[in-house]
Amino acid sequence: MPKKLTKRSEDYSKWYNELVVRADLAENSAVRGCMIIKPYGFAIWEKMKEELDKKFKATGHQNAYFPLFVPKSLFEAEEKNAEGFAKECAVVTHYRLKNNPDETGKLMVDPDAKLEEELVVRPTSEAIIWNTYKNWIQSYRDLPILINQWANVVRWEMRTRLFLRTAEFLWQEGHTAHATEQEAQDETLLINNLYADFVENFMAIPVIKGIKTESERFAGAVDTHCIEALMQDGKALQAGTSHFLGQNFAKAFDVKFATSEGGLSHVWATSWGVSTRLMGALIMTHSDDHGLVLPPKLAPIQVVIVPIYKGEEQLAEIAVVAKEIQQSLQAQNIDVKFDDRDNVKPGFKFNDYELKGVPIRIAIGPKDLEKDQVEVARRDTLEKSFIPQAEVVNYIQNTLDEMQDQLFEKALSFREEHITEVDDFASFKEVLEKKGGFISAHWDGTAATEEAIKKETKATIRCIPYTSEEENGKCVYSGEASQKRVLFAKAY
RNA sequence: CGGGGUGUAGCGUAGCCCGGUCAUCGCGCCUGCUUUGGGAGCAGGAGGUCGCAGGUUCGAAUCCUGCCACCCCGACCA
Repeated sequence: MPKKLTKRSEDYSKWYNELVVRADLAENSAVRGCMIIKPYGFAIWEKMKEELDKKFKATGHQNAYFPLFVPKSLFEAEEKNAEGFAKECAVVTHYRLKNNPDETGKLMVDPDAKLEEELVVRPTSEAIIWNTYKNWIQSYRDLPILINQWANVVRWEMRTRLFLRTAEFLWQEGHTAHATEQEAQDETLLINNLYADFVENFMAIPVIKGIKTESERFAGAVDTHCIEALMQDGKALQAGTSHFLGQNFAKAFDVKFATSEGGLSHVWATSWGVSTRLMGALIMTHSDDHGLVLPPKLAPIQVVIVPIYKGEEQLAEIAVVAKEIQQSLQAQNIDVKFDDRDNVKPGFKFNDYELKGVPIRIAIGPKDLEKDQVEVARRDTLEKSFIPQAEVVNYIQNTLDEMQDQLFEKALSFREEHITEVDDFASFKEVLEKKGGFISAHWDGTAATEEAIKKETKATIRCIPYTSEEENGKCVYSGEASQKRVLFAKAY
């Protein structure tokens, strides 16, 4: 965990809040547990959206939009789903306010404007979407339906945490309908792999792909696939999920189709999503004492040029070179900002862009003009070097690529060092306490054991990794026979 | 909802135990000059219902009662 920030605050959430504010990404709003995402933070989110959208479309998905409100009767149709989310639903009961006769200037809910049926503010959209799909699907020719929506959802959590668990959050949710079980299974896997690819290659955050145990499964799903990341403080974060829903929702909403063989069958479904929580993962994976560190691929500003000058004339001279460099970088599709603000000093700008995680900073001063060079500083290593102007474009292209790779490699080796194989419960507790991270251990497959371990250690089974190999072992808690290791960790 | 804590300027805070020039300090903001190769310096200035409502008192940021909000820990969770 970065030191400078721990000095100010002992526990991680404070550090985290502080960092987020310092990094100018978001702040808490006046609305309980919600967040205001500032422009710079939102630019990062938009970069992520753009890249994900590309991937969804490349795999045949389309965007659509469904209502924010879900009539309660629809919401309760799929029992397990309803039960799972019931405790955290915001509900609209009235549609009008009126002047309060007892207090001038104040408003009150108009009791005459009570809705006949309450509207649930979507905590997720399966219900309203499946109610719609019912009308869209008659024949196998209507399948598959591969739809994604970008939306906000509301989950009235007891406790909220900036980015990680806000009452309202932004996400994308995919909802697909298929003719066969195999096709839906394939889709579930396709998306989980797509998420892993996105998070690892675009955000430079290594993840472990796996399947959730029954108790951690999405309410209403048959199987929940997930990607799990490890944060710098040794806690795990679920970064994305992809659910195989079986025929649960098709049955609940009576979605049948005429098969090509002339029969009638319920459709098979998946749903999947990633949220603004990914920005939390980004911050907690790469940040250091100087603030945010952004992988070049998702940095809204990839290169910033800071002039160092005395007087307008000197600035004008520097600006010529700066703009030349800016243009040739832009020609290579690199986002470059030339910050010629005159009201703050260079030192201030240096710190400001470090805080914001801009990958590369170029400084140009009179000394550099004399030598036909510029100073180039890397955000990740904080190293500075002088590069001849003629070589700048090439150098920066290479450095951006290198930084993207190195950030991933650094996070990956941290994670690899923090996966510990454990075969007895005493060392399980010790590793969890002293080292943190993932613990790879045998588990007897029962919910009771899972629950007992959680109670005793606060660690949960994050997933059963795809790569977990068959081996004979004994459950770390009960001593019963086990064929596979699973990953435990304390999680956000 | 259980346990703990906090509320004083845009932000962070001192003062509260022991009531009386106590509204403190830092950051930020505004004006001017000087500065500009790592968060500028000096001088001046603006900004506060001390969370809200009662009560005690000659007098309350300070004591009492009630309420509200927020934070942390637990249950819940993308």
